[in-house]
Amino acid sequence: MKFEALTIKDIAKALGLSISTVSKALRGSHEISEETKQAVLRYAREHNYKPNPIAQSLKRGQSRSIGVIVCNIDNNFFSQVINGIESIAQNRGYNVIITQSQESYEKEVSNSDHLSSRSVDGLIISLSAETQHMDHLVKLHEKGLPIVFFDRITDEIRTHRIVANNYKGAYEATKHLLQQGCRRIAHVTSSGSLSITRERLEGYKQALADAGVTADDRLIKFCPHGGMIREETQQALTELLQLPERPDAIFTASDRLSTTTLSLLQAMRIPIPCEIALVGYTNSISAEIFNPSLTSVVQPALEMGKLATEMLLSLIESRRPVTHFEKRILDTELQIRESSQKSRC
Amino acid sequence: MKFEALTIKDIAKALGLSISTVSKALRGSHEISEETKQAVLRYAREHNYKPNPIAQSLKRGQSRSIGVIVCNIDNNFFSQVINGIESIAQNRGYNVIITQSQESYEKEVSNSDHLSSRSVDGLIISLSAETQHMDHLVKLHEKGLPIVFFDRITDEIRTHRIVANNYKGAYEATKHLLQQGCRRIAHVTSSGSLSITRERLEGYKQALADAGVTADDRLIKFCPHGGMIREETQQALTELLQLPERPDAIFTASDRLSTTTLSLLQAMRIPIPCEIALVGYTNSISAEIFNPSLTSVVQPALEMGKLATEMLLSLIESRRPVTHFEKRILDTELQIRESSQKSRC
DNA sequence: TTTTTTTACGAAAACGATTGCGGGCAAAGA
DNA sequence: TCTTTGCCCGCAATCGTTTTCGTAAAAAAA
Repeated sequence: MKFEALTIKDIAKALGLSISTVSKALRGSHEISEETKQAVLRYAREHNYKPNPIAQSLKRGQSRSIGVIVCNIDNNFFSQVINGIESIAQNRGYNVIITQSQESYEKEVSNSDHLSSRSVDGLIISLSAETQHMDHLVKLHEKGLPIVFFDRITDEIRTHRIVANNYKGAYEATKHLLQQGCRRIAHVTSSGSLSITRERLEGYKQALADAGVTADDRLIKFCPHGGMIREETQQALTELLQLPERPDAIFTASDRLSTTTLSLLQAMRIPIPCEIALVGYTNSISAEIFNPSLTSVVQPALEMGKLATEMLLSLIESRRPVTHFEKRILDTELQIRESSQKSRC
Repeated sequence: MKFEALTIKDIAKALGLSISTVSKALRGSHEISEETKQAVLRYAREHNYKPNPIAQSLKRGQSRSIGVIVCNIDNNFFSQVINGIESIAQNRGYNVIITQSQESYEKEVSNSDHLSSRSVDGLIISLSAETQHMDHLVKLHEKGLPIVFFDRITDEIRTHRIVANNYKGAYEATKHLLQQGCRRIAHVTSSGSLSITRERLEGYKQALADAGVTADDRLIKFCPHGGMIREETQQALTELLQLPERPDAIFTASDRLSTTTLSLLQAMRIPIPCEIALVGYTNSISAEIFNPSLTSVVQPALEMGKLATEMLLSLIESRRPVTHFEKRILDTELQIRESSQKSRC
């Protein structure tokens, strides 16, 4: 089953012109008389001619599509980023091909391979939690594929990067908890190999240090799968609660970790914030109706997606090799809600 | 900036063969001697040859990509469906191009036009809330573009459709509320033009009828934008609460409506479920940590995405025109939580 | 009128892959 | 020795566009 569409050749035949004349007329070439142009344009309009994008791609050597690799679409942060990507790409005439790594290194490799062989013109990627080395991306980048990183970035590849200010976001979240009187603040975070994990950890530690609170490594728990596996988070929490001195607050470093932690604490019937205060990174639009409503570090996801796309398109459409790369750092917002307000206890 | 990939021509030159021989060898044609085949295959493997999919598309007249139109990716139901679509498409070698209608008819038309201008082999779509007529889709369908509908479907186009059992889902939700002792059950739903709205309304009404409760039209509120506009829902709730006899329960018919309603009721400090019980359609993974945890009608979103994709691919890959179309109806699940349990009041 | 310049268009070669068909060549049969 | 039969392989057309280059005719300059 296929459907035959009008081609440039049909127009040529219908109007008694040559293929090249029609092509030029459609593209408004000055070589074609105004008269002929109008005739062609009119015919094309009336018969709803649409150039075959595949033929154009082949000819031009580019596909006008960009690939996206995120760990999981079913997550408000990433779906909002994609929203941003889509909005820019759409009105610049690019298609967006989305793939998910599900936090798996293997899937990330196969997705990037697949996308590049499907000849996308560029790639926007946020690394998977498992990813330790970048060979697969380095290879593509060296071949000339434009890449833009966001959120979980690397500095092994010289290109544009766009991130939220993870350090500051974590610093403020931790500081907020300290201001609430918390002193044993646990940090539940993703894989230690991720840039976001390191930066947020830094911010957390610095806030503690600035408040004269000594950090306790037992209060820091890594979840290598970033909360995709509930048991992993469960295990982390159990360990935290079995410490001789229980934490009086938890700061979770990702969307999934935050909701899972909240859910687990609820299941364990631990009063939030009275026994344990909670602040989490999340872009969930429902954070305010959580029980309790969740104090959140919110990332400008839409904006990040838009920026990443603009940067990628500037790379793709640049005539000369780009040598100057930017790292854009956007501010997060701390939305204070019930889950952290010890004062109400 | 582009990167040159190895072509069939390069292989031919390197091995002193003709282009056609190489092509045939790669495709395992019987016309080519075993010896030559091995040589070509080995060279291709060693130099990581990947056929240019664009050239193949042009030749074959298909792109091996499918288009998806949903109203909004930033919504657990749709992101889960997409998850399903992606998983099937991926391992059948198809790319997925996702677009969002944002519940706008205009955007839906432009998206479908854009996708269909021969860049996709088929379309999976859930109609926007604004969509009243199908001309844009009928046109494409008549031209031969395979289309599969899911969730918000139409019967103006003869093709495969896949939906949850909306009637039954709504019936059970309403019945559950009735069993909790509720008698004035309001129904807050989307645009009346959507199939899901009509079916869920039916189920709701029938459950009332079966319980001998007379329906009250004042208790039924339509939100033409499906909750995308908070004020719309706000307005509906305000009207409900100003009725001489207030509702003692609300049944919301979509993801966004459910969370918005919960949020608004909270803001108005109306105790749930004691004053008003709440049951909502939602696929939010966080429904259990809402305040109160939300009794939900959950749709098999992942499954729906998978099925829709399998059906679409069968249409695309069918050799002869398909004349028999299916409407698959999947069961929903009622997850009972606090928001509806009057017994605990 | 002759020569030069414009104008307006067409022929053809790409882009990378697929495929029907024709033909060279060796082995086998006459 | 000459013809026949396969086996392998290359030629060339094709998918729909874009683009370079060549060239007739018309217009301008001589």
